[in-house]
Amino acid sequence: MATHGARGRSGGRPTLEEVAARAGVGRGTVSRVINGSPRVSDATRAAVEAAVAELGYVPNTAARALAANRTDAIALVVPEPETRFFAEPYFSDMLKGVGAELSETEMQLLLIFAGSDRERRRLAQYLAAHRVDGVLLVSVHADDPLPDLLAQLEIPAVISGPRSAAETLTSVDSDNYGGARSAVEHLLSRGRTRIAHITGRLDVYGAQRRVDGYREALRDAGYEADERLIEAGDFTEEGGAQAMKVLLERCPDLDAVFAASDVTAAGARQVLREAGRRIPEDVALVGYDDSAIARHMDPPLTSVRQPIEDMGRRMLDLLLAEIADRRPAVSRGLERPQEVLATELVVRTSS
Amino acid sequence: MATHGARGRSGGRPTLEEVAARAGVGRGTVSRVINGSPRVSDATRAAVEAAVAELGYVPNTAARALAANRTDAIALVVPEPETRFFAEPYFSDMLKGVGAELSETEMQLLLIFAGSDRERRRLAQYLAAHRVDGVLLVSVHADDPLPDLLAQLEIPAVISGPRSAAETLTSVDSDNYGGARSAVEHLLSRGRTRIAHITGRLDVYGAQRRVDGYREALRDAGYEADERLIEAGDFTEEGGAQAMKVLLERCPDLDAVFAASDVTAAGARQVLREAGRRIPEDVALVGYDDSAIARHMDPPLTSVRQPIEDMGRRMLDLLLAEIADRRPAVSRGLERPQEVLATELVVRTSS
DNA sequence: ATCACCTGTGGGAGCGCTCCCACAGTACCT
DNA sequence: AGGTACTGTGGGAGCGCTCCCACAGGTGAT
Repeated sequence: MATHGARGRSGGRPTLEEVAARAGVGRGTVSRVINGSPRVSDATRAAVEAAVAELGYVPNTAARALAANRTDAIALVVPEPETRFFAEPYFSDMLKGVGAELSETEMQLLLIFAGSDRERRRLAQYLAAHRVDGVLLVSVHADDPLPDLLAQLEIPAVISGPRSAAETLTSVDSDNYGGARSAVEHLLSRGRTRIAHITGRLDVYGAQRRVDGYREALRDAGYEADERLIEAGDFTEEGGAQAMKVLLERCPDLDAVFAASDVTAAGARQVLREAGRRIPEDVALVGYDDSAIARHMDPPLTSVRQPIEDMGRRMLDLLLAEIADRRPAVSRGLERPQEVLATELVVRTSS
Repeated sequence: MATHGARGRSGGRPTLEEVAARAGVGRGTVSRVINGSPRVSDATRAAVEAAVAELGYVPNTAARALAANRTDAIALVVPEPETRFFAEPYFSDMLKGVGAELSETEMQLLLIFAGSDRERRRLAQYLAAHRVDGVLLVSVHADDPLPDLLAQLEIPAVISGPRSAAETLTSVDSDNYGGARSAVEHLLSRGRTRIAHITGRLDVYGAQRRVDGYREALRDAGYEADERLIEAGDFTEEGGAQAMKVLLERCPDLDAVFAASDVTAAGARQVLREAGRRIPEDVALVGYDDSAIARHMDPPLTSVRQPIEDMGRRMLDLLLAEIADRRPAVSRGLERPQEVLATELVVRTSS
């Protein structure tokens, strides 16, 4: 029979010990029930669960973390200023995937920006203090020391894209090479031959792979590479606009643009319009990410869809597995998995 | 003399005890130095600091939280789905302000979405477990039980806008009434007389206050209220478009629209354009928030600027004060402050 | 000289858990 | 009958801190 509102004699929150007393069992047994150990009889478990409910018992996380040497928290680290995080749908989609998957567990997510030097120092402190069980690292640049710091501290980590072909950490990525190929092949099939490419930040490996895909698709179709059709962007709208200006100046005869992101394409579109080029009649435009702005753009933008939410989910799965593995057998020299998810070209009216 | 890389005999991280041994002092003294107590001689402090540096000591937060009964973490709770969080600049600006202020301290920020029932249950658990020292609550609806839960658990909290005129929790808000007045007075000064209003979610107190400001500005200018010129929106773009359609249908003679948010205004603009109304020639448009989209809109949108980042900063200040106060003297019946920050009308070409 | 009262310091107790060893009880073999 | 091997349970030890009491040694009043 439940005693309503039975808590709070001493004013504080109930402890394991109090639950044990109430249920007429030992501390260890309550702990076993709380943690779902199978080595508890059904009768005892029921009694403990009743006591927990009556007292409104909630475990003290600090005590648990101290005793068990874990935190039940993971960090999503974004090595960018907050501004970019909010400006680019990539990050929010990623967060959505991770969040969805995480809500299945008891783990807690910390969102950490490491854009400035100061923030990075804080993060290093934070990691040194082992305040998280694992780290998800998104959008890592080639020369970022963070992954190595993580490895050195032996903190489980998964990154959203390898830093190079020789990545040692676990990573989940989409098929940047294949995605770029499909975009270019699509433009070729539409009869375009002077196809320009506005790249992403080239210190991001994925951006390089997109350039590779662009180049090889053209080469395989029998076109000699024209390096003047390639201009570096940085995934931002301003960068896209800037690059588009340069390209129009340098190659006025271009008839298509493959941009390394949708926001880049948005910047390019603006410049194309100002230059009086019609989309897609004069210049076909293809973006990357298939984010919300691709659908809302005028005209709607053909784009390479990456399953970003799925990537987030998968990253979390791999991280949790790594955390769980670590616990018993200290990191056996298993090869780290490098997962690659397929992309899909979504054709709209801009091409 | 510093011994380089002096850590890690036992493989684990150094503890207070080890630092104490190294510095030749007691545990308590090291604790005092770490926590900045003044009751330590300069010589001792220097010795301890040297030992800390040599060993690379970082305090164990879990142990500290357990012993001191605090967590050094606060939560920013957003009672909305993540989607809205990312869609509305209001939230990200708020986060920016809070983040900036927080980086001055040792506190850690948790971003918690409580849009779905499931998320809310998780949050309740979380709060019951006292895993944060305080809570910042943004965008609270009138009937939200969260503030009362917080009060019941005696967790310090600050909300971003009062739930009603009789709010009991500490709050920081901008002057919604005055902001709305200034928008309407501006439109009146431009010679507009048939001024419509697309409201925000009316279960948000601030949205009601904007309606009040709108009504009273008109009344004070000698216009009788025409309720048909008011249509409810919900702060979203779709809501704005929907409301605009209704208004155009009902009052084709309107010559100005005051929208309760910039995104609402964006939705309205779309509908106005489709209906062939020119902005500002036929219909003047004023938004609220002065967010990035106001500047980028075509034509640039006149908008009421709220100092959202400042609000975030101020909320954090008040919360930290409340947390600090609570510690020694258990909540003396101090009246809770209700801060109101001024708004400013930013005139652009849409009006 | 005695007392009061500072400052600076050491270290015991205890925060609420998890881990693990010990052990009672039962079951099934020899 | 004794051995072996389970299952379920209780409770000690200890995680790394903070809090606070005790106390040494100095300083200045009486």
